[in-house]
Amino acid sequence: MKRIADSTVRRLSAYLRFLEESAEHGLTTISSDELARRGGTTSAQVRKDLSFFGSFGKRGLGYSIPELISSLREILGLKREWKVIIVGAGKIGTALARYAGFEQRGFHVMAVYDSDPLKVGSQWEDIVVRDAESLERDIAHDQPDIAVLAVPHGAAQEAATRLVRAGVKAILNFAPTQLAVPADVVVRSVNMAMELEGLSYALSNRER
Amino acid sequence: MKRIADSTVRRLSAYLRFLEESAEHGLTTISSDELARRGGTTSAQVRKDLSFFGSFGKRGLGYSIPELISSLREILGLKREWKVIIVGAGKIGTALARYAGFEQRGFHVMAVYDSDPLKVGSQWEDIVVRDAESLERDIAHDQPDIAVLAVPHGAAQEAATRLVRAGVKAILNFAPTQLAVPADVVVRSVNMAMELEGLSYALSNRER
DNA sequence: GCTAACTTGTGAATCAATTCACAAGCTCCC
DNA sequence: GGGAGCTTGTGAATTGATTCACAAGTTAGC
Repeated sequence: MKRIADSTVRRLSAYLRFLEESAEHGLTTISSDELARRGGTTSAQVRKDLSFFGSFGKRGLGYSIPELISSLREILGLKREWKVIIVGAGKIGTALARYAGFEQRGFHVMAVYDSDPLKVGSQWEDIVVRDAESLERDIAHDQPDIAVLAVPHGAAQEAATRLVRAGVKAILNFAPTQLAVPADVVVRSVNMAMELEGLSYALSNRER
Repeated sequence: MKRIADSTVRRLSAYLRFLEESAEHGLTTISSDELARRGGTTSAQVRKDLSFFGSFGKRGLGYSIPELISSLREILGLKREWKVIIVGAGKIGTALARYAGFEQRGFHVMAVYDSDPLKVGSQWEDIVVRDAESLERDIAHDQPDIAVLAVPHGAAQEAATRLVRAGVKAILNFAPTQLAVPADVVVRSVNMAMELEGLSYALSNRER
């Protein structure tokens, strides 16, 4: 299959979000135009994005919302549960571990790791903080699909290297660090500093 | 000035991060090639990115690290302090309020808001949770530059509308919601669901 | 002062993403 | 069954981003 751009995948995700909302409101069909309006794009873009994967609509009518939801979930790989571990039980790691959105969307948080002995053993709901020492052993056993990296900058590359060596193929990185990983490992980064600086740039250079 | 792509601004931000680190290690000059290697891009890209704003290097030698840091901070609008408010004192809002990275990088968190009476009045360090009721009044008085939106999906659009009406021109949105705002307001979104689904897609479609 | 070794800055070329524009298909109504 | 009114799916055109490739500076050594 042709390589799909990252921006396309992000939009599919946005469409899915809006479709699910529409379904809750009881709607059953939708046009590319309506989908575009709410996704902040154009109808041609919506149709092109979907056309990479097949043809899901009916000319003259639009898309069946339940069918399109199902197709998008299939495309995005959301028809299965993904096992997630969180590395780092600091402010961000803790907030993420308690964040309901993960489980809701089929991402099961199996464990949280930290190397600070004071944090190891503490617990919220049914998730216990495990000792980072046992990361390799646990990964071999639990086979998590995705690791969320929420450690400080100084510890990020080493933690990533350990995760990769232990067999993790996908990392969601919250550290403000450009990670070096092999080509078969996929990394997505959420970098607060970068987002804030993007806003700073925009505010500084707006036309007046 | 020519419009600069978002991706370019993100890279400038990444260069700045790496330059600061290099400066801490006592280095004084760097080549576009080295900068590219650590930023995950190419030397031509680095030079092109910088060329939009001027010419900062010396042929044959590379870039002076302190000078380039200064220039990038100037370009990104980081030579001043930005006033930030956080809206929503849930898990994410709270974690953000306590996150040291803001202040470190010149983003001063003035206040946190929530509409839950149980949360209003609580305090960490020197930040108190204020009642969301007083948002408009406070904004008129404090003139924050950036609002971080950390409320649930259902409350996001309404909160954004209030912020915009009160005069906020930049929003960092953590809600899984596509916000509708006027053209003169800049929004950056951090959407966990989207990132996770991006990883899910990549894992599902890797070549084997 | 001259040569060798580097490295920048930038037009030109390539590659990628988005938008245009329209034929083709579907539904409804008469 | 036929026409009007929509809306998709998709090549072609356009716009935008990245990479190439090289002239023009700079430094260091002799």
